[in-house]
Amino acid sequence: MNQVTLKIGELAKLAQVSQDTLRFYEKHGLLKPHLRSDAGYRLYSEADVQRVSFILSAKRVGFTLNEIAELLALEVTKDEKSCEDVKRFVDAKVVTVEQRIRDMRRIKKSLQALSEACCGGAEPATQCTILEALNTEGPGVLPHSGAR
Amino acid sequence: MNQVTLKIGELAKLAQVSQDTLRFYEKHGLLKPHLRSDAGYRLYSEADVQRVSFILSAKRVGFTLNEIAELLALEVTKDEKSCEDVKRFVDAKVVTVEQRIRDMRRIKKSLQALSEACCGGAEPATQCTILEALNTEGPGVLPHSGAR
DNA sequence: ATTGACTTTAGACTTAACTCTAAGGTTTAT
DNA sequence: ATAAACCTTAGAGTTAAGTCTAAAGTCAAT
Repeated sequence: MNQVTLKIGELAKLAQVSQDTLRFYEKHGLLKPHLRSDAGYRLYSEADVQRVSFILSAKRVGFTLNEIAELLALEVTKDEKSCEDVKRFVDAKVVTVEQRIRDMRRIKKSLQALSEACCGGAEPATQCTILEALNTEGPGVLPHSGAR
Repeated sequence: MNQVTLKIGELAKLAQVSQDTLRFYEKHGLLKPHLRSDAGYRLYSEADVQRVSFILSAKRVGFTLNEIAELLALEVTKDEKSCEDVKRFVDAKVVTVEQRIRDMRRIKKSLQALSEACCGGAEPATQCTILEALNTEGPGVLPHSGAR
C-alpha cells in the first residue's frame, strides 16, 4: 500500500510519453491526476499509472482516444441495467478486437511468406514482391457485400 | 484469366472506401491503376484490387501508409543482397506484429474480465470499472527501462 | 539569494489521412 | 441532343493526436 506519487516528468519517463501527451490526455478526459500539490503540480498515483498503461496498449491495438475514453468511463453501478449496457458495449469491442487479431495473423503470414518464399531457397526468386507472396497464400479479404 | 478492369467508382464500392481515398493512395504512391482509358479514366486490374485489400488490412492492424508503402515497394530482385535486406526489414515488421497481437490479447482479456467479473454473478458488483477488472488480472505493461 | 531543473497555462503549430469543393470533360440512356 | 451519372484536376478544409512556444511560478542546491 505504498502511496506512489509521481510528478508529471516522472510519469512521462516511466510511460515513455511526453509530458505534453499526459496533459493532452487530461484535457480530453482520459487521465486525471488524483491530486495536485499546493503549487498546483500534478501528482499521479499508482492507479493513474495503470490508467496510462491501459490507454497506451489500447492505442497500440488501434482504438482511438475517444473509444478508450468510453471504455474508461464504463462503470457497472449497482443498478442491473447498467450491467446489461456495459456488457453489450464491451462484447462489441471484443468482436472488433478478434477481427483485428485475424487481420494481424493474415499480415504476419504475408510477411513470412515474402521472407520465406522469396529468399528461402538456394537461389533467390528472380522477382518477388509481397503481393506475389500473398497471391500464393490465401485470397485477399475485401468486404463481400451485395455490390456486384 | 479474365481481365477485370474497374473504374474508380466500382473499385471504391468493392473495397468500401471513397474514390477520394483511392486517388489519395495513388498520390502517395501506394496504388496506381495499371492503365488509363482514352479519356483519362483510371482502370484498375485484379492485381490493383489485391493491392487495395492489402493496404486496408495493413492499415487496420496499425501500419501507417508510409510503412505500407515501404512494404509494397519491397522487391526481391535477382541480386542476393536485396534478399538479405528484405528479410531483415520484413522480419522486424513480423516482430512488431507479434507484439501487437500480444497487446490485442491483453486488451481482449481486460474486456472479458470487465464483462464477466462485474456482471457475471447473480448480484452485479457494486462498483466495477475496467481498471478494477484489470487489476485483478495481470499487471500493466509499461516499458521497464533503467529509469528510476 | 540566485541558478538550474522542474512545473504551470494558454494558445499556436504540425502531421497523417482523409474529405470536400469547384470547374470542367465523358458516357449512357432517352 | 440533352440530362444524369460518371470521371478528371487542383486545391482548400477537417479531424485526431499530438508537439511546441512563451511567459511565468516553484523547488533544491550552492
